[in-house]
Amino acid sequence: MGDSTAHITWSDHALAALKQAGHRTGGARTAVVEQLGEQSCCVSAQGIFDELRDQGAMVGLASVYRSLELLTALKLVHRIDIDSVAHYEPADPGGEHHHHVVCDRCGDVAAFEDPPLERALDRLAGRLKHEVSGHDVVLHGTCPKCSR
Amino acid sequence: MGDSTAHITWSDHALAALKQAGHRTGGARTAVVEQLGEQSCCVSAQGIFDELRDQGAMVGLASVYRSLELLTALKLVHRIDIDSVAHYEPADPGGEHHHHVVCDRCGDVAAFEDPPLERALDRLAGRLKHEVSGHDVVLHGTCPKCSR
DNA sequence: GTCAGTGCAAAGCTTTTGCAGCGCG
DNA sequence: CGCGCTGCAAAAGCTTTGCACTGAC
Repeated sequence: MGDSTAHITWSDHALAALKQAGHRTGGARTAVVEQLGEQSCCVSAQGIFDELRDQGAMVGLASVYRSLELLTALKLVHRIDIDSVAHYEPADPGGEHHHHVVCDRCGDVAAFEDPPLERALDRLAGRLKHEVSGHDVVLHGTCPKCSR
Repeated sequence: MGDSTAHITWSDHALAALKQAGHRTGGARTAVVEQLGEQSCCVSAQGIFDELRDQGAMVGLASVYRSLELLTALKLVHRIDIDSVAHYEPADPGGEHHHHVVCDRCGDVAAFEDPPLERALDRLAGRLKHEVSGHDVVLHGTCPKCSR
């Protein structure tokens, strides 16, 4: 909680972008943004809802979904489908991004970055006839803990 | 378009594998396998169900799901989640596989192959601490038809 | 005061499961 | 002639939507 003014947090960036897009400051949406800002990796809508409720913020699940839908449309968060369940995470304004490995045994999700993979994807995008706007990559496997 | 096949079709391969795994030959499952064999690209369970019904094969939707679940477990079909909906396609016994580009405008799905991408993914898999068993790659964008 | 934002409940979709009957082997 | 396969219907998630109300501007 202590770090304030050194650099702009993602939450502040997102709230400012929402205001600039002509949206009002509502309690539920702000709570969702702040909760997202504290996530290191992807969370499901239900996950955000649970954490907010644990913190005493009584936010409706529908509002969580509506906030995430809006944030995704504004490209402030990135939506990732993991096993047919939508997960969300703050989108880095710098364009940097990572992907995920899912443990098929315990369901744990880990993140990784891989410049060579990004390069291959970028080159591929140029080769296709589609205008590519983004990509989802999810690896499946067994995490070190479950391998034993 | 003539399927002048000197080699075994995927359907035959799959049916043989099912038999060898100790499964009986039921009408519904056979219909699903044959329908899958005629698909060039991925289809949803509902899609298979609809096509079967159009052909007059009265197969229960539950049987379609059960067949696909079994085929996936036997690694005879590959399951891909596209926008939180499961899609299925015959798995090439040769290990060759492709990925998909989804048009966000019209929903159309196209397939592509990209050896450099596979190479990057393979190298990455070796670098991770997880035992990687597979990967899902879905590109999003706008197809040539919708770009105009 | 107006209207975007919100909470609740109900509906919608995809997918899974329970159960009784049929038919393959 | 037993047990696996099937169809139907009901249930179980996840997500969206309708509606009335609240609160930001």
